Amino acid sequence: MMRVTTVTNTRELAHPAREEIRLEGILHALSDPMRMRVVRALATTEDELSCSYFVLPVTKSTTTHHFRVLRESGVIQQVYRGTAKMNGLRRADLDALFPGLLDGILDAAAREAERLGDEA
Amino acid sequence: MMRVTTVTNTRELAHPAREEIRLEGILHALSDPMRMRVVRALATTEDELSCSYFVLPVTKSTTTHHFRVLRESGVIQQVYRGTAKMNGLRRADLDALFPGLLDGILDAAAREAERLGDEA
DNA sequence: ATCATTGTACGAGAATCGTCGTAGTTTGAC
DNA sequence: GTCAAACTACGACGATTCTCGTACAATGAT
Repeated sequence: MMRVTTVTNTRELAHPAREEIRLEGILHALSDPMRMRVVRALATTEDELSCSYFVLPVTKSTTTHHFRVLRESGVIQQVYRGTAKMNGLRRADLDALFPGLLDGILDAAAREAERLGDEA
Repeated sequence: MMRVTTVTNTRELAHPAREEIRLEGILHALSDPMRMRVVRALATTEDELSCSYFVLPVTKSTTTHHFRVLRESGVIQQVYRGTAKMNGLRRADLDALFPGLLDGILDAAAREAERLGDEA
């Protein structure tokens, strides 16, 4: 049993500030196929998507891990909404820091998906 | 002692064909600071640069390792010239596969270097 | 209060990675 | 042939990564 001390939401999630985001971290985060899949899906919409929206061929705890890597590298932002955890790309921050980078990588990912057999 | 059987150069190096280059591999290769340093230097010139041109804060065997990762991911091409091994970016292949990707990443790296203390 | 849903924390295991040192090969110059 | 220069191969080490399973926590509905 946990005592609620304030009105504000518990379960806050640590995000790097914009200036703390590192290119290395972004590239590393996106060099994993599962995480690239997540980011590509997030890029297709303005809405935030819950973790459970994604059906990855790994267990739930592994999925949690990948979302954390994405959040801690600054690629996505996460917020709790009820029991769900919503995810959104940090487009504004990424575009401000590295104009064109995200789109360049997403375009590259789309080309590669097309070039290889993408049955998505 | 090794017997030379043909006139052509021994010491051939295995490179992935253009179609074998994977985005994941590129992103992973560039997510390491040493390798990013090398690629940024290679991008500043049309010439090929020898491995010994680069003075990285790691040993020579580690340097060899990084160059191999770059070659096997398709980011650079390598060829022996005398005792030296020359390195060049695979610009044509990368631009054909993923237009704008390399420049986008290089630009991002330049911005980050400027943003943080770059005394290069 | 109970319960189902959603996601986490905490190991743990196998694999990969970055690094090193030592010993070796290849080449070109002497 | 000898030697120095440039780079490699191999084994090793610790650190990180990706994965899992089990147990737990927070929320909202009943």
